[in-house]
Amino acid sequence: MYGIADLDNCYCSCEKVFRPDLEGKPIVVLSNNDGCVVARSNEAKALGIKDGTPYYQLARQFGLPLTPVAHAKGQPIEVFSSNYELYGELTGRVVSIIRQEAPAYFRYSIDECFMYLPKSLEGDELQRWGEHLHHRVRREVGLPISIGMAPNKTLAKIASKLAKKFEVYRHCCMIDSDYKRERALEWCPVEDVWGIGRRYAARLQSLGCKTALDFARHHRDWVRQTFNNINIVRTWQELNGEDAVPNEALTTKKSICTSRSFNGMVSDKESLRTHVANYAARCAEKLRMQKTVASIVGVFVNTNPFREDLAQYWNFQEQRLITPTSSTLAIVQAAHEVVDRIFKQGYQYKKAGVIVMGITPDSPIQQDLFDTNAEEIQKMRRLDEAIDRINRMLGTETVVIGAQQYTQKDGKGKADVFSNAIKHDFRSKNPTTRWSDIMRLNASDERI
DNA sequence: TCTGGGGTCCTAGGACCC
DNA sequence: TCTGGGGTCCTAGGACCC
Repeated sequence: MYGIADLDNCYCSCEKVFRPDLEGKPIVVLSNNDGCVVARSNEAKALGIKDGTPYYQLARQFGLPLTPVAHAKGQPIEVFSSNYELYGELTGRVVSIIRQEAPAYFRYSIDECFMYLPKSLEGDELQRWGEHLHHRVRREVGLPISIGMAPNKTLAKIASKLAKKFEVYRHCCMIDSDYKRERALEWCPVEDVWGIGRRYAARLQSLGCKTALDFARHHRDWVRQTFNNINIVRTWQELNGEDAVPNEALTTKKSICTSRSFNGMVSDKESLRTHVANYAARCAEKLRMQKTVASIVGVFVNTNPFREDLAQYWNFQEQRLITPTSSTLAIVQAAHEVVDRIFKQGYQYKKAGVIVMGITPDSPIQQDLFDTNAEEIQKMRRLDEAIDRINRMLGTETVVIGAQQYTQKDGKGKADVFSNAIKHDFRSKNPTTRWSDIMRLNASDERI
């Protein structure tokens, strides 16, 4: 049996952990640059707010400020910029509890974790195990979690939806018989099945499948011939009770991408190079974190596709490295070479990104046959290690390379590289990761 | 004026290898 | 009319996930 532990409205729930006054209020969390709604509390969903709504539209509809207003009272919706430092830390605590409770698990995303369930338990015992996990996470971290249990991952996901939806399950729903399976599939709209996206859902609906059960009852050959795709056949198999979707190969990533939309437009090459240097440096850091090196560095740039009145340009090119590396300096340099090739004067750029590919373990590295500079490489490694250590201890971007620094107009102040570039006007504090944000409670405080 | 960021996998077709 | 068999690698396009 598989289990899935899925945090309810993850980002919104994280915001509530240190703000109990938010309980019962509609909350939304915005994407980078305060662009779109990416998370909603139940109360916000009840107001009809849709995932992905641009914030300026929401602000217009509900009369919300475009930037924070001091002492705002009676605002109909609480708004937050995304605070990944907080979400990463709190969800990490949840995973450490799962590590203690489940025989084995693999993290699927920031807010979901698949688990293998204890073999020794069945029926009511398993149900109680799930409820215990829910309560422990709630008590020790303060986050609400729903648990689904079933013979495969697709059915476990459906079970977790039931657990969220109906209180009778006490946050933990188990599908362990054909009867329960069919009742669950009958309830589940086909577009809500894990593995069936917008396109497949539209086709299935046009073919008369409204619920997951309608789909499951078709013949396997019909599924294979209609879609000619192995993944959807596997989804069909799982709806019928088999265990068919492969478990995540817990290997290292095959590509790593860092990209951002700009806060405003960028038209000069120097600024673009600075942005790209930051994304490249971030990619190098991610490579080192998973102990890998990359042999290809790609860069893309594009203008704002929503501005149909402006000239449009999109380009992506790669630079191959002779020696695979995770060195910040080497990857930034390669990315800059690509920028020099694809930059065109006269456009208003809105977004850029760096992708590193050809990823392999960092030892042994295939050295360049003609490269006599092995000593240089060792020096660069030690430099990166030192920078990583300082940034881990004193906060990200305490040390950056020169190319990452945005020109400060006033010529002073710490180069807070990303915050200079990205809008996050509604960001909450980081009481679990920053000394300066530690909470103070007064004896009279209702939170005590 | 304002519209996110990060991934994986599959299929088809062509180039190329022995 | 006839013209092998078995592979890999790459790219583009189209899906999917959170």
